Amino acid sequence: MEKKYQRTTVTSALPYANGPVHIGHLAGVYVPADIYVRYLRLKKEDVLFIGGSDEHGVPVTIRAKKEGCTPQDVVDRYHSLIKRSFEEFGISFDVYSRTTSATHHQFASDFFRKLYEEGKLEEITEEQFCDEVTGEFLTDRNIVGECPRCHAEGAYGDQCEKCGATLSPDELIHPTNKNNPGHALVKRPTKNWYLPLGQYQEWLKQWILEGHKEWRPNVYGQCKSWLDMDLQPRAMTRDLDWGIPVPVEGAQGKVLYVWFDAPIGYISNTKELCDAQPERWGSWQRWWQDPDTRLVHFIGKDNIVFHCIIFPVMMKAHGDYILPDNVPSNEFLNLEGDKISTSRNWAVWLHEYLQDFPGKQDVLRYVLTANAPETKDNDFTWKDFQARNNNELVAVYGNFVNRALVLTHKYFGGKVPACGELTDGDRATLQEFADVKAEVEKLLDAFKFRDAQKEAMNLARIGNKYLADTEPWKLAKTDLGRVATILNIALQLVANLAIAFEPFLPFSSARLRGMLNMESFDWEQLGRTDLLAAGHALNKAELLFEKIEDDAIQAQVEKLLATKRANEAAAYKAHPVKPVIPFETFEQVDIRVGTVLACEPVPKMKKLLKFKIADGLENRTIVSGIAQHCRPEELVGRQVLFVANLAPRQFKNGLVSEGMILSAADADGSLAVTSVLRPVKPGSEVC
RNA sequence: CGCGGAGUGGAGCAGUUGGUAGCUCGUUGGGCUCAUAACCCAAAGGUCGUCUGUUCGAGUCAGGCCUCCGCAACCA
Repeated sequence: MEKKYQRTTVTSALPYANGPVHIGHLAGVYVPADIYVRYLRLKKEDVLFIGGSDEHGVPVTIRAKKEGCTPQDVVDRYHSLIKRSFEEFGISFDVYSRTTSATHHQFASDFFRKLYEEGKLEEITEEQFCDEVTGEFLTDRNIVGECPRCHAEGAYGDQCEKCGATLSPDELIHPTNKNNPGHALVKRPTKNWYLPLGQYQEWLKQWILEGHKEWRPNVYGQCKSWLDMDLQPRAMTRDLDWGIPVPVEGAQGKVLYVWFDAPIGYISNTKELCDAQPERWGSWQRWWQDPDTRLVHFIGKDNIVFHCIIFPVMMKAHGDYILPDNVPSNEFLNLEGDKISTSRNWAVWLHEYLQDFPGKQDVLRYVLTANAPETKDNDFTWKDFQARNNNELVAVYGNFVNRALVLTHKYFGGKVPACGELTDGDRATLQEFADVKAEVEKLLDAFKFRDAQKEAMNLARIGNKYLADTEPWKLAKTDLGRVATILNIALQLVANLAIAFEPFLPFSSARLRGMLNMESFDWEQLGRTDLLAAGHALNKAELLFEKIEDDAIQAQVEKLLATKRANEAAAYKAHPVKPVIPFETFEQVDIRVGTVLACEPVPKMKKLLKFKIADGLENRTIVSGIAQHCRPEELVGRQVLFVANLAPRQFKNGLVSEGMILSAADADGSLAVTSVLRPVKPGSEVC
């Protein structure tokens, strides 16, 4: 955007206080956000960096129930853990608060109340499923039952994960409460308040599709796909007991939708900060309502719709707020080839990293930025972590700094030598690193953090090359004056490195500044060649980075392998037995043994196999969704169990299946076809 | 046939408005020895998922297909 703003409000997605923070969160949101705000601060711009815990929503209540404590206990525990690890990791929030704070409850209530009073919300009463025993209303996803299409158990109210069918809860056979299996469900009317997104559709199209073509392709593309269809009203309240009570008469037992209150948390956290230190921060309105303020949301790709569609509509409906100028969203980071998962404990947890690698915050920051999933999902591996530390931070950056300082101590007693006459080579080198500033700025302004960091690293490469080319250790015997000039230039480069890396590697820059005995620095000095005056005394040189040995990496890999084994062991728990049925009901199912005469894949249907089954009568065709679990040729000639009297079912391509082959579903979701222990006549009944 | 993103040398990634493919690491050979066996130079290695089209010319545009990731349920 061309507009010149006076200040910048930067938000980072509020981590959900239902578990610790892991490297995926860091790579996706917090590290890039932190680099950005440190950069702006270094440029002496007015910037506010907001974080906080998101503490409402259903998962917290489920976890509390499981652990036998209150939801408040759960969020208290994780809020403090998360807050502490962020601090130690150097994520430099100006405020890190929480959505259970009194300020936030009041603020979110007022926000909702204003929309309500001005008629910006639609009141809709609907019949919804409700647990007959506990009386709680259930979301689609918390209703499970038998899939009407593939008859798999455990299909969700919105989708069957076995056959992929899109469902509504009404279609499920024997629906029940996912969290209380066996409870019957009834439909009851319930009233909720909806945000009529459709009314803002044209405005959104104008604002995003016309006004923000510069947004990243993943963000712009997803917004476009939403705006190309008709936006439906979206419920902003829920029938739950954990959350902010809906501040309207007749709304007992209802709370604000967690995605309504969470983004408001950005604002209420600002208010909390500004109220506490008004002389430093001014009024909170300055940061959220002044058109001269630039708003930037750092998020992960799963949050795009909330930050680009719903939250902006909320702010537009309210009327007083500014809108985001950009929403840099990252893709996902995988871990050792598998996607990161809190529930499967497949993650590198920040608080554990800080324990296992004390003082190595910058290493993780560097690796996550170097491999940031800016345009597509990327993979984090410990081997790569080690390689980047040893081959880049240690060998290129740390080593150059060490070389320059050690040489200065050796030949000039630790005092910066005076710069003499420059050679063409010197001038070329100086020019090269003078150009780095503009380049890094350009990249950071465009949210290209990975490239920007690489550019900063180039300074160190320039330095190493410069020393190799000029060979001061040889000249020291013959021409100490020339060595003075070379080392002066090398030291100026080191000072530049400290500045250039400050946003990326703040801990290392602070240490480097200590070694250089520099009081302070700011971004404007970057590229200058007179940062250290002749005669200036340096402090003792220490290693900026240390090698990470194989055993440390091996320990982390072992830890993950142990997790994997534990997951596999714990993964399988037999499902609860279904309700008792009378013998007569069982008798109605005609299960028989059949011999597989032929078995072949179905074109274009990757899950299906077409069987020709000898059943002792006229033979039959059965289509079964097990193509991904067995090889067709291995089944031919084998005997299988099948349901003989199931209503025939027609597939979309015209195939008709006359029965169902019985398979056992294993813990990992794979299927094993059932058979008999000794051959029997085709058509034998199973009883 | 729901939607969005992605598929580039051994690995991880760049490739802006279409003009004989770059970076980091790894590999091989050489140089240097100030430096945390680090640093510097050089070389090898890719028909840019696939097919078809537009064009004088496509990794870059259009269309079909294949594969991976994500999508208003809680997770960047």
